[in-house]
Amino acid sequence: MDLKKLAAALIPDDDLIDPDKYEQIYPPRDLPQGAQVTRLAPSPTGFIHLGNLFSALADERMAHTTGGVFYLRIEDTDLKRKVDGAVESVIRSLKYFGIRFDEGAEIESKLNIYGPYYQRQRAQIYRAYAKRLIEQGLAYPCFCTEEELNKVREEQNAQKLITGYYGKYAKCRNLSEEQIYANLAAGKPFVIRFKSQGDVNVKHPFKDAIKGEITVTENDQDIVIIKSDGIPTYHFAHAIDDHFMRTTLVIRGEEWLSSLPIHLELFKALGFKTPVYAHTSSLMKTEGETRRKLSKRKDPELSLDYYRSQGYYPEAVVRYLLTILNSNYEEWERKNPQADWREFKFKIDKMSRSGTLFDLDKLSDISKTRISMLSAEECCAFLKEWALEFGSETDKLHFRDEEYIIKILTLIMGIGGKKRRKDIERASQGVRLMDYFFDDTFNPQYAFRFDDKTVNAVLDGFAAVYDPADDNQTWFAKVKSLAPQVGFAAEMAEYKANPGAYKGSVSDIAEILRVAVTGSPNSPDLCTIMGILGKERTLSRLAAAKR
RNA sequence: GGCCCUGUGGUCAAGCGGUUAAGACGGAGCCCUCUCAAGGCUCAAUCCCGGGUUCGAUUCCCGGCAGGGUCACCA
Repeated sequence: MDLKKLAAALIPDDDLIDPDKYEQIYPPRDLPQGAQVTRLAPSPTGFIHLGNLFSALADERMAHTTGGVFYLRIEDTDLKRKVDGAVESVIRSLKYFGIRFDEGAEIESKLNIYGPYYQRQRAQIYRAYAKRLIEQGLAYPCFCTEEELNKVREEQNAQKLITGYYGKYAKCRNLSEEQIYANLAAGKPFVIRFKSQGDVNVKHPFKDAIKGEITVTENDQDIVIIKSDGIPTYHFAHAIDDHFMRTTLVIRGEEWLSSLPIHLELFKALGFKTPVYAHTSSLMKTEGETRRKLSKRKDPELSLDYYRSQGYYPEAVVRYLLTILNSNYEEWERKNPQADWREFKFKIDKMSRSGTLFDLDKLSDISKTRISMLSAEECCAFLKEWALEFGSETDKLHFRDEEYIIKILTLIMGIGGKKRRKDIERASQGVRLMDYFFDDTFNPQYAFRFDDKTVNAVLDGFAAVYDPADDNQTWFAKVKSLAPQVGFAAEMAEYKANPGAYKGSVSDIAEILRVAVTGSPNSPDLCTIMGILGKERTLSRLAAAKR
């Protein structure tokens, strides 16, 4: 069979160039020794999730700690996945978490000589190589319809055979010249399949940068490389793009491990050197008794927007991811609590090989620790940004008076005290913590544990002596002085020594006041709260709480 | 089902032939204390199972078992 003629009939494009020319068009990158070129290659659905951030972080770290390049490529070979504005959304989401690209789709950069970075715009490159594979007898046209393929698959399933297009099931593999041209003349749609030379009984050892030594079974599937619309499949595009964009390290989820044999064979057939592969373990979640990979349909916490709308501190999300990305990160962070996470020496071989259960508790802990390290001004800015996007109209109004918010935050965060408080775990909850400082969101649930007479006596008694000019000690002395009037113990020690002799203690008096002023039995320092509220408001709350 | 990956407390995990098997989150308790939070201290809790190899296996080998992933003209 005249393969050159076949190739020309199958891929008649007249805008193709000699594939070897691409080696000059996309020359090896001029980078220092050991520099890694990594990439994030999402499909343009615009849905960027925690798993993407997870691997993007590894990519970004590997590139930027080695003096390499991290770029963005859009895998838009499947039109069904395209969503408008998706690329901008990916860039924005990642930027929110402090990840930036050096190069790629929609990125301003003088490095953009390895583009275009949208696969649809690279059709000629793929087609030039597909054409060459046909000429070399390593690819062929397949005219099988979807129905035919489904039927074969069912038969294979019924007989418990391996499904797919291989061996004797690769019907179009050995079509005669006449049959091919007849099909072509009849205008039958076709795909280009790779003619696999592999044997599933042969296994090779392979070194994965994360998994270590693994075994790879040879591929024997004649996979589709060019779809009937002329666009390549992922596998084919991956081999060509990562070669010509000079990727040195492919970091991807371990769900790709099963197609590694295909990729290895493709690189070999194309005459390309394979990049180093690093397959990351998946982020899991428990469901009943078992665990499973986080899924985009079932798990809202997979979406990055979830963390933004909940107001987790973005850097905390990164730091949490880093703890599961590199097992020695936490130790480093303990030693360098103030250091920028970028100073951590990230190592790919320190990545976990087993699937990690996503731990929201741990994230919350990291988030509140990070937030507690902010100044009141920084915290205010963070909360304000959240409120303006996700808060209620009242929340937005509250943030107009930043000075007041900062006063509140200084208290809530325990700034100036011996120990910082860690009350704010995420913005959505932190903003609610301030509700009682505003009359329009003050919504007391007066749950007093004492009889009305006692409550009223405490409320009136304190109102009569309250002076905003008092310092903390004087303030507390006044609270204590109320004790005898209601039959409570003024000193905790006394109360503990003889609880039966009293109806309550100073702490109970404080509780009554606290419930009246804040609506809750728990709060930071009451004296300071009263000071922030001011005398008038304090007194009116005291009065309003009377039974 | 085939192929591949993984298996240390509830969770994330150190560990690389001999350890009292780190640490963190979570849990319990105590202290501190006007409550809460924070902080300090303490406690409970782990090497999937069975065979080897070895003086000695969590660690090495084999076999099970369990969990996960994947088997498209989707990436």
